[in-house]
Amino acid sequence: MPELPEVETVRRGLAPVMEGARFERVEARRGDLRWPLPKDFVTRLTGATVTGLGRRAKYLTADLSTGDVLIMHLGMSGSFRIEGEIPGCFHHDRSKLAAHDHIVFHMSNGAVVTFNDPRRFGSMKLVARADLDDEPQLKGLGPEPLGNEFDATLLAAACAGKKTSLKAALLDQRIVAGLGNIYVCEALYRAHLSPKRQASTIADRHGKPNERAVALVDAIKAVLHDAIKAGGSSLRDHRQADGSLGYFQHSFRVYDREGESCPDGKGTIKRIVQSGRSTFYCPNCQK
DNA sequence: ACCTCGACCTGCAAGC
DNA sequence: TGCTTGCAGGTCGAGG
Repeated sequence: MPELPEVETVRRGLAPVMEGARFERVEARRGDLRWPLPKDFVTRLTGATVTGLGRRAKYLTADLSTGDVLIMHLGMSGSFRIEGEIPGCFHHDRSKLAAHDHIVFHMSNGAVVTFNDPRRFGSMKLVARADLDDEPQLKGLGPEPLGNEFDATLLAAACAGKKTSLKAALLDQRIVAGLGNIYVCEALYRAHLSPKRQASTIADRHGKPNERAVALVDAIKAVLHDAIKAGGSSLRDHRQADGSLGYFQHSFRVYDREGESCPDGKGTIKRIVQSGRSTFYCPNCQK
């Protein structure tokens, strides 16, 4: 369940039970996620206290008292489940393992945090805080779309000269980091821009933003804010860490709505395939 | 340096 | 019912 709003929702769910708590016991039931877990994963984590839980693009980062940072990615199907004796959370005598429960954190406050990932495209990695800037997964990431520095000037500069489609450009984590297939479709719809439009056309020939770039940045920020407010999107009944469902999927205007009529136009929503992935858009109002 | 494509995995829904 | 096919919110490395 993982684009930026879902990952941010997970972060907010995990922070109250993980921040300030210590990894008392760590179970790595399967080490073959997207990349194999390092051999010292369990020993290096055990005993460490989480000093802060952050997010960079679609990555969760747990700052540890040991000087390490735990970097986690949910891939396509990863999720966390919180159980245990935590005030304000569901109480269970003990955590019951389910299929695809790969990693279990037993925290010092009684919380049991379980990482489940059927497809195993998710990953976990431990790196020394000092080496974080060299981390290949994080190094190439573009700006955070909700950050103040992300604006039309920045996006236009990144898209200037790009012959690829706007859809592909926005999915490129080096241009802006955190959007995925759903929110790119939704942002383009809100900005009235065709996903097939050449990316360079949001900039003039000097790389300066035009009105399309301004509309697109506004649309990206708005859709992400709206989705976070709704607790993200819950496709296929995916749950948030506290067991609740996000409900932004009910607010999709085009995603997965092929054949339906456009919410504020006369058109019909169409599905096309761009670089191997479904794009949903309204040919009538997205130009 | 670009860009597209296949690969990585499992599960589910639709079609025959 | 059971099989096959295609599709799924992501990334990465190979190849053109």
